[in-house]
Formats: sequence, structure tokens, C-alpha cells
Amino acid sequence: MPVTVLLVDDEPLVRTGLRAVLEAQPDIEVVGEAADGAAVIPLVRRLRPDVVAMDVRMPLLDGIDATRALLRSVDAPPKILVVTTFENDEYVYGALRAGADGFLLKRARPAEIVHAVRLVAEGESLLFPASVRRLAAEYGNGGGNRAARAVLERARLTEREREVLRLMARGLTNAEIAARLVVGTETVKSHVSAVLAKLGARDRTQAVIAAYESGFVAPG
Amino acid sequence: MPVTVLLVDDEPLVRTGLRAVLEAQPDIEVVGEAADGAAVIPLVRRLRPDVVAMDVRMPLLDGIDATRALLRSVDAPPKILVVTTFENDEYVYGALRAGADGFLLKRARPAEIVHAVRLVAEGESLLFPASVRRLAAEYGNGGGNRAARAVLERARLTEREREVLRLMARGLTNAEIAARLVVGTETVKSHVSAVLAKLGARDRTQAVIAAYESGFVAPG
DNA sequence: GATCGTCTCCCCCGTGCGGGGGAGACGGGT
DNA sequence: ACCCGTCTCCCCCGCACGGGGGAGACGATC
Repeated sequence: MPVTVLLVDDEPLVRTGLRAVLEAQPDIEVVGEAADGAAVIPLVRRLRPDVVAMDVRMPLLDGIDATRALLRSVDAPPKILVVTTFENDEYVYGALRAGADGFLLKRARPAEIVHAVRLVAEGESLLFPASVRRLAAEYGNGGGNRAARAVLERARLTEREREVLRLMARGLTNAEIAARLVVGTETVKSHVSAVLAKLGARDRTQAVIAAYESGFVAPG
Repeated sequence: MPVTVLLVDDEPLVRTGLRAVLEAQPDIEVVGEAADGAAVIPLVRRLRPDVVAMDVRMPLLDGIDATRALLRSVDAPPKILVVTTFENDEYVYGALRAGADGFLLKRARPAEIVHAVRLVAEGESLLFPASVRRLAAEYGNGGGNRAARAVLERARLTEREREVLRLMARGLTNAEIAARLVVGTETVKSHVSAVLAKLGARDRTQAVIAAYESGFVAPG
């Protein structure tokens, strides 16, 4: 079964572009479009999309309020991918706090857009380093912290995973973590993989960066 | 079971001082002393200490060579805590390269010395952040950043190495750093190795931790 | 009773990483 | 001239890492 997507953006051009990119994939199907957040809820009820690609800035009801409303009033709500041109990141953080599952830059390359849709569809609430790094690059380490915090809040790590992340952030290897927790190294690898997946980190280094940037661990 | 410690220092005064400080702890036991690195290996074989507190500058066999010899010729070797007056840090870095697990300032306060011994005994090889914190503690609260910066200065990273460390601390791989700096990956590997050696870090994760802990990079 | 999440451990497998060497080019300093 | 530090690139090599699978045990929830 293909991943079904609902596009919500006030600019027809963007909707068309996203549709073109996504429909080029055999496993992704765009099942509907909306020009404003106000139209989202009934559409979601009718179409039951897996993913809603939602612009943050829209005239009547913006992406933040639409996200909040959607999660409150629809059961088994779709995954919400916040789409932004990135001029105003306040909206993005607001949307993530409201419960969005990831965010996406409009200027991202098609392959990245497709990747993001598949990821959130699979239940990953990530897009951390790629986008946050881009954030940091453009804002000169200005907005990374808040974005990271919002993402980490949504990562929903289990207690064991947080424990493992803490030890990773102290520079321990998998074997050392295993010794410390009195479990097998394979077990630690499982937890580490889960942490990486949930944080959207590519390797333990990025996970540690995420831990620092989010305030999960603090210097000193 | 208490932590057993072997003291290696050519100055009896220092040995006595360390012994006094450490024996005051119920969970730490000094099991032996040596005045030179040459006497270390047979002593370690006989006493099997958990930790060797080793001076770096000693007449016959210095701490660097003693560390190297110890790790090479003893199986299940003890943790090695390098003790230094800190006037000559070249020795310290040499010892860390040789495989020491941490270093300690002679002028550190008793509580810090005890703390350092317990840490390495637990298998913590986070030399850099630990010492930064220790330094920060010595300079009183508030001067932590200055102290941390001082330690990083001691690492004497070149401009290029600092550049590489910054990119490491943003989660980039060697290949990505190479692309960013428009050099070959082998070149980046050289710089990374230099950074790891100078910081006493075992891998890039520990280097990034050191970067955060020292204030070289800051969250947010 | 069945389902779900969590924690635990196992397999294979590719590769990025880091150590340990070396070497040439350039510039500055003595 | 000479040395030295820096930056650049190269080799080989072992291993930790991380992806992609699967699977059993346990407790909570339904």
C-alpha cells in the first residue's frame, strides 16, 4: 500500500511542485490538496491520509493551529510534516511543539522531500541533524537550540534509551556502556540504534551533539 | 572491595601527600609505591592495583615510557592516572597518547584527587572534560570559561585543526569535512588524528564532548 | 487471551574510523 | 642555508560502528 499524502499550502505553485515531486514515486500518492488550515480537518476525516504536508504560514488558520486542531479532534491522526520557506522559524518550533512530526524546507532537493515523507510515514519523528544543521548554518547558531529542544521533546526516548544517550554523551563506547549497564553489547547496539533513529542522527557523534544542543546534557 | 592504588613518583613528599589524601578515603587503598617507572611493571604484576598514579617526569623511565611498557607487557593492565605539575604538558599529551586514562594536577585539592582516582577506576577515560571541570573549580565559579579556554589553549590546536574540530562538532563526517574544506579525506583524517591526540580524546565523539565542555562550541 | 511496548540478545555485512607509518611543499625563523 | 611547523596526500590495517534483519521474555493494557 502506498503512502497517502495531503498537501496543505496557500500557494498553488508549491502544491503543484510538491505533487510533482511526490507522485514521481511509485509508493507515494497525493490524495488531496487544501489551500488553508481551516479546510484540513474535514479533508483528513474523509481522505485519511498517512501524511499531511502542511505549510506553516497560511491566511485563515496557520500550520500551528491546524496541527493542534488536527491532533485534538481526529483520532488516529496522520503524521504531520511542517513545510516552511524558513524565513520565520518561530512558526516551525511552534508547530513541532504543537505535535508535528518533522519539518521540511521548501527549497530541499526532491530526494530529500521524498525521504522526509517516507520517514514520517514510517513513524519516525526526526529530521533532526539535517535540518537543524542547516538551521545553524543559516542562522549562525542562533536557532539551533530551540529547534533541537523541540525535536528532542518529540523523540520520546524510553528511560533505557535516555540512560544510554547519557553514557554516549560521556564518551563511552558500546562495550563500555554494556559493562556499565551490565548487559550485552548487542543490547547496547539495539538501544543506540533506537536513539539514532528517534533523533534522526546518523551516528553517535550527531546524537551527542543533539544531547548538548537540546540541553539533555549540559557542559560543566 | 576498595579501589587499590599504586603510587609512582620520584619525590617522596608527593607520594606521602597522595597517600595521605587517598588513604583518608575508606574505599581507596594505597597498595604500594615506586620511585621510578622502571620499578612499575614487576610491582603491578605482584600487586595488581586498580589504578596507577604515575608522575610524568621521572629520572630513569618517565611516565610516558612506563605507561607504554605497562600496557604492552601486562595483561588486564591497571588504569593509569598521569600526575603532573602541569608545567610541561608535552609529557602529559605523550602519556595520553601512550594510553593513560586520565591526568591530574598535583596542586589539585584533595577532593578532586580522590574524585579523579574514583573516575578512572570506574573506567571513565574522559580526561579532558574532567580536567576542565577540575580547573574551573580551582579558578572559582564564574571563571570556568576562562579556565576551560586555558586548557584548550594548552592543546595548541592549529587554526586548521580548530576548523576541523568545529565541523566535527556539527556532526560532519570526514568526507563531508573534506568537501567543505576542499581538501582530500586523507588530509582531514590527518587533522582529526592530530585533534584527537592533542585533546586526549579516543574518538571523534569524545573530541566533540571536549569541544562542548571547554566552551569551544556552545549549545544554542 | 491477545496485543503492545520495552528490554534483552543474536546473526550478517559494509564501511567509516582511527592508528601507524611516510612524504612532499611551503613559509617563517635562526 | 637550514630547520621546523603546518598543510597536504598516500599506504596498510584492525576494528568499532551502524543498518537490517529476527527472536524470546516480561509486564501492562485491552
